[in-house]
Amino acid sequence: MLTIGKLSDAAGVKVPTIRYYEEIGLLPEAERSAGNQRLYGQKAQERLTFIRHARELGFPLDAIRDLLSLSDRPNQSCAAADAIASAQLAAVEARIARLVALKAELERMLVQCAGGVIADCRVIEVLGDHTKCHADHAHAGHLIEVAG
Amino acid sequence: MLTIGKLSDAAGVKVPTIRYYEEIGLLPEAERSAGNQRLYGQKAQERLTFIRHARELGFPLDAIRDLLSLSDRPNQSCAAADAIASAQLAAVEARIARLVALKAELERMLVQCAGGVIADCRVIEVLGDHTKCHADHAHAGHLIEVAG
DNA sequence: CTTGCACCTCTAGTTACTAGAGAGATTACA
DNA sequence: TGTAATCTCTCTAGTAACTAGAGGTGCAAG
Repeated sequence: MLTIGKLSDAAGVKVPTIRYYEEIGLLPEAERSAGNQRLYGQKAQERLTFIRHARELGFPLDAIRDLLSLSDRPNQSCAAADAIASAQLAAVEARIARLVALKAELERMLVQCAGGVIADCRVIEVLGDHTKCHADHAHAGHLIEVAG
Repeated sequence: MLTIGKLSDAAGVKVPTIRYYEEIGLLPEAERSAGNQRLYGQKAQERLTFIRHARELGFPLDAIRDLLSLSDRPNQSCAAADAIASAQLAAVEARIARLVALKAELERMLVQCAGGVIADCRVIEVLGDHTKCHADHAHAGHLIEVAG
């Protein structure tokens, strides 16, 4: 049986994060020692490793919750898991496209800002000038998250 | 003078977001009409457009705050703005690399998950199997944000 | 046996917003 | 001019996915 710190090292997930996962029900409530400390076995470690891998692949916790409940019923069709992963793939592709455009714009800004004074700085100008705006107003995005 | 809704349309930033930006000091406190409604002029619109573009390029609000304070003092060297943009470019490149690897992994999972049963599902298996773990434990990333 | 690290719970903070309630302001049309 | 529809106002609370800190207890090594 591992204490939370050992589990943390073994799975590569920080201690407070493990407690947080328990709190939101991603991990079951841990057994406790006589002194009220959490104790974990093999299964908990596997489940946590699963979660970490999925997080690293950018799956949101809700999707992970779904995947975990799927893996608890291994005789069903793979289709649901496939759908979750496909959705994730699409999201990742969209993010990549967005970031590549973004990179080009930043490079353009930097090339044109060659040691001048702020009044002439393209970094400031590109961001402020509406006529150089290529973005889609109507669908201006809100923020998403991604494993870094 | 624009009311907040017109400004929202003009700049492509939602009304509550504009109020939020005012609250956190990214936008100055707006003038008010006799009936206490916010009124905005050309300058506010430019500033908000600047903020939107910077957000779309992935700058966090803190960096935008810095950029704005730079653009408020236009006779200084461009170096600081350049540094912010450079840092941002490096971050973007790192995110792209990360996402491309991630995409490959997701595609691999999906190709191998061809309509079977969950017990054989690569999506589940890859996430759960530690031996297939390529990630760097020690530096397992926390989450960052990115304009979507 | 005591020192010191690991663990406990709890609250609050983070980022960048979004949603909703309940009330007042403005505008458009009849 | 009236009134209905649409803004706008403030305020609180919620979102994701944690992180940080306070104040207190357990446990293992020297």
